[in-house]
Amino acid sequence: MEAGRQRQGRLWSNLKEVCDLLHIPSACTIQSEELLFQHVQFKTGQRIHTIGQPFDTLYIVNSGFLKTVLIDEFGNEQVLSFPMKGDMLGVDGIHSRQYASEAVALSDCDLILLPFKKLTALGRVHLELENMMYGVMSRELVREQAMIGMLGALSAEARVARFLVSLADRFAQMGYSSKLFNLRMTRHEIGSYLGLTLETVSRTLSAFNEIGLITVDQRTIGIKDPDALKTLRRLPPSRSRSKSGAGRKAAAVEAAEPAAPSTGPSVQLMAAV
Amino acid sequence: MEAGRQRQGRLWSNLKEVCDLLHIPSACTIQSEELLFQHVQFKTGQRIHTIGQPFDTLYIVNSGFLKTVLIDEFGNEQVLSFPMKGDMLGVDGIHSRQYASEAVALSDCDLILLPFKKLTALGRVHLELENMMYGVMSRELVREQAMIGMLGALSAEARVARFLVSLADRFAQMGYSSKLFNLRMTRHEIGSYLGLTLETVSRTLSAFNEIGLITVDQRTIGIKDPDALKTLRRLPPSRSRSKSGAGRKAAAVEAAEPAAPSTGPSVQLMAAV
DNA sequence: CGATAGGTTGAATTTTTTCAATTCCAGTGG
DNA sequence: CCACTGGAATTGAAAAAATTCAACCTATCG
Repeated sequence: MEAGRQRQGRLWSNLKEVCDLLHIPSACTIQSEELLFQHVQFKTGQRIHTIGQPFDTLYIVNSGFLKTVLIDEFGNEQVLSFPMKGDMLGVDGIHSRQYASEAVALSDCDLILLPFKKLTALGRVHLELENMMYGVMSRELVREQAMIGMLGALSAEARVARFLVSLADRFAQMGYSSKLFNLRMTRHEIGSYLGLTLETVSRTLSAFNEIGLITVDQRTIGIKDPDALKTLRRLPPSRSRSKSGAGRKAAAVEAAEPAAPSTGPSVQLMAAV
Repeated sequence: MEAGRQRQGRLWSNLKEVCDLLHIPSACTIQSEELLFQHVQFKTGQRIHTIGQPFDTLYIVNSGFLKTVLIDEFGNEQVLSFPMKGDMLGVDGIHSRQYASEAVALSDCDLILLPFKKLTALGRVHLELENMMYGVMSRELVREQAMIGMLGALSAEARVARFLVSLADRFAQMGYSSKLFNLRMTRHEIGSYLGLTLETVSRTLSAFNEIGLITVDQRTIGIKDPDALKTLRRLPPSRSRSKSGAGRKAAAVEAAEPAAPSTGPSVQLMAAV
C-alpha cells in the first residue's frame, strides 16, 4: 500500500500520496518529502469529531470504515455518509469553524490529518493542492446532491438496490471484491442513511435474496445481478415470487425503461464574460 | 441596494459587494475598484446552465429566484434547491469540469459572474476571496446535509412546515416580510424538492391553514405561527380539527419534546498533530 | 452459558401516493 | 368586455407503500 513512511515512530504521507488517495489527478511536481501529513489511528467506535467541536483539521480516510451523523433534538442519529478509503472528513466544519456533523469509526481506521490552516497556506504555493481542495469539496457536493435526488425520488427497494451497487463500486475501486463483501454497518444505520426503517431494509434485502439478485447472510452480501440492481425501480408483488431457495437468476424486475425523449436540451443561453 | 456601478453599459460589482452579498464577514482591505465582476440578467424560464455543459463560471444571485434540478433517466426533474439572493450557483461543476445540475430562473434574475479560473487566481492574492470560496462551499455542504437529514427523518407535514420556515427566514434576511410572501415555485416543484407529491404538499398547506398555522391563497402564504411550524412533527388526526374558518390560533400541534438526555457527549478523543 | 445487540418476519396500522373530478386563475382572442 | 382555454391547485376516495408493534431467531462476547 501507499501507506507512507515511518518517522518519529508514526506514519506520514506526502502530498502525492494524499492526491492519489483522493483520486485527484495531480501532476505532482513537488519535492515531496518536504511536506508530510501525519496519520492517526482510531479504534472501532471511537469518535473522530463531534458536532459543535471547534474545527481546525480535515481528515482523509486511508483505511477503515466510518459513519458521519447528525443528531436531532431527541438525540436520534441521522446517518449522512459512510466514508471509506479516499474520502475526506470534516469539510462541513470550515464554514462555521465548528464541525456540523459527528464522525465515528465503524472499524479500526487510519486517517491522515490535514490541519486546515496549514493546508490553505500550502495551497497558495502548490496549485495542485488548492485544486485538490476545490475538487474534493465539489465532489462531495455532487455526491450529496445525488443522495438528495435518491431520497426524494426513489422507492425503498430502489434505494437499497442503489446503496448496494454503490458499495460494490467503492469496494471495486479499493481493489476488493465487488461481488462479495461485508457490510460494516447495522440495518439500523443503513435505514437511517436511506430514510427507511431497519425492518424495511431487512425485508428488502430478503426480497432481493429471494429473487436471486443478491445473497444475504447477516452482514455478508453477495451481488448476483448488479445490472438488475442498478436499474431496479420496484419489485413485483411478492405473491408472484416463489419461496424456493435463492440462486436462480432474477426473473422479473421492473427496471427503468429507455430514457424518454423529453424536451431536447433546448437552446442554451450563455452570457459572455 | 448594493447593486454595483455601471460601466460599458453594464452592471459590475467589486469584491466587497460580492462578500457582503454572500454574508461573508470580509475585512475587505482591498483597493476595491480594481477587480470587478460583471452582472448578467436572465428572464423567467431561462436556463443559466445545463447538466453536462462545460464548467467555467460560478454565479452569485444578486436578485431573483431560481431552481436547480437533476434530470433522471426518464427526464423527470428532481429539484435540489431554490437559490435566491446571496446564493452561489455552479459549484457542483468544479469537480468534473461539467455542471452536474441545471439552474433555471423562476423569475427575472440578476446574477454576478465569477469566472472560476480568474477567481482562484485572485484567491491566491486576496486571502479573503479564498476564504470566501471555502466558506461558501462548506456552507452549501452543510445546507445539503440538513436537507438529507430532513428527507431521511421527517414526515410530510414536518417537511412542509420547515420549508415554509426556511423560506420565511430567507425573506427576512433579504429584508422582505417573513410573515407574508409569495411562493415563486409550483406545488409540483415544492413536492419534488421535499420528496412529496404535489397533492401532499397542497393538502398539507390546506391543513396548516385549517388549524391556523398559516394562511394560503394560491402562491401567497401568510405565516401565523412560526414557532409551531418550526417544531411541528405531525398534525393531529383531521377528525379532531373543526372545519370552520381559519384565523384561530393553533390549538393542538404535536411538537418536539425537550431534547432527550441521550448518552452524553462522551469522551472526546483528539489526536495531536 | 446466559445476556444482549443485531437481525428476520408477520400482521395491523398509518402515511403517502395515485387516480379522478373539480375549481381557480391568468392570459388570449373574438 | 367576456367567454374560452390550459396550467395550477384543491379535494376526495381508493390503493399502495412503508412503518409500527411484536414475536422470535442467532450470533457474539463477557
